Amino acid sequence: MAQSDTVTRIVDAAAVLFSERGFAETSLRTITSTADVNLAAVNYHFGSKKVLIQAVFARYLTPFCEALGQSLTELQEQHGESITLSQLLDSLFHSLLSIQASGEGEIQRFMRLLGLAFTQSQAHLRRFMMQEYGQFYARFIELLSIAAPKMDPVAFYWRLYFMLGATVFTLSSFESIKAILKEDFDKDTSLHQAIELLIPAARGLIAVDDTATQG
Amino acid sequence: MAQSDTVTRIVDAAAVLFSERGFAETSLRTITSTADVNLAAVNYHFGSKKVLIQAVFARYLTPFCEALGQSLTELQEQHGESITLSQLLDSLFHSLLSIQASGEGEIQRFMRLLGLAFTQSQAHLRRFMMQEYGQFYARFIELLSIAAPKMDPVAFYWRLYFMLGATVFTLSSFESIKAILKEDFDKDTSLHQAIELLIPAARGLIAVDDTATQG
DNA sequence: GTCTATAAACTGATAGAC
DNA sequence: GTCTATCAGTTTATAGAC
Repeated sequence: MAQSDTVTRIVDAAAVLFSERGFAETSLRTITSTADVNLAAVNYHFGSKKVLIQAVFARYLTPFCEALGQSLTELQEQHGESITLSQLLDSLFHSLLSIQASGEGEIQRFMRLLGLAFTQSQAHLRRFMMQEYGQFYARFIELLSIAAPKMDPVAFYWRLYFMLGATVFTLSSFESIKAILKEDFDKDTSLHQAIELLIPAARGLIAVDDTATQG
Repeated sequence: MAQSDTVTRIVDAAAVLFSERGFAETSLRTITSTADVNLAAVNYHFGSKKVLIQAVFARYLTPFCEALGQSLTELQEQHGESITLSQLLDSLFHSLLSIQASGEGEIQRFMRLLGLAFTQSQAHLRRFMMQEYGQFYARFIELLSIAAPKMDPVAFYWRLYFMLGATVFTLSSFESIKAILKEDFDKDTSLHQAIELLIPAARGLIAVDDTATQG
């Protein structure tokens, strides 16, 4: 078995298992036996469990940030400074869809992992992500703040986090929510449909009129 | 040391530690040494770690559901069937505030625990919550579906989950977000302010016009 | 580069003295 | 009701043969 094959098998298995159970709940034994490699292979190829966790995130974040960066560059070339909120949200969520190319359920896995990165205590992971991908984050935020309606920067930031929470939570629980809706209404929702519902909801969140007194 | 004191100390310590580290990452040894009780006390008073986890959730969910139930009853007595969306969301988030009576940061802790209940694999916990508190959930959803604009039930349910995600994610990360805003804009946000921003955002999410083509 | 074997530490849970 | 002591099982990580 070539090295690259073993490394790929480990990262693939770890991505599935981490997203399903969390980091601490997934043992190296479970990962290596699922990947059908030897127990010692993780420490040989990655050095530690922490570095393996970072490698799993890099597998998703690198293609996502590349797709988003390219999409933003195209928007800037075509529209200069006058990029709309909808265009930015379309870029964001379509870049997310580009991840799915590598297989079924990859977006949900990525969102579950992203949620875990916030909720589980993995300081090394947040440090790693900000160091490696912080520039993409900063670039998107700046374009969004230009496109959004003028508002208090504090309110803007809170709405940004409301959007992040709605996205991460619902896409990571996609299978559960889909199953509930299937049982209660006998209707299927595709991931594409969920994202199409999410885009206007996200726009409504960022651009909501908070002076309205409607029911 | 009286029994009730020991039980209280264990639940208090467990709530803090679980919310900060997760369930699997928190050992009974850490809990009992933090609570300054004997290691065997958890298994003596609760029987197992699983039952302790359920007891932690009951401490938050019981007062919250009692406050929400009372608030909904008052709304129904005053307005009958014509309760507005804003009134329901006010009831929901003000019932959440009633938890804070027991101490600083209790809402964030509760939200973190709720997020963990969804993301970590604790099937027994979701079973426990639906069995003990499912009636309150069903009651609120029904009133909300009456108050919300007429829409496809599938879209309604998805928006409900967008709202849950925005709430759980932002309130559980409240201290982090607050710290970022303090550093970037030198502005403080109180929990009350965050919830006041969240209420119109939630209303906008549920009642967003998805036919709009605005930027 | 892969394997077996095992070290060293930690986990939840329990038995039995007080 | 609280304590000490300990069991049986699991964990990450490593040493050394092949």
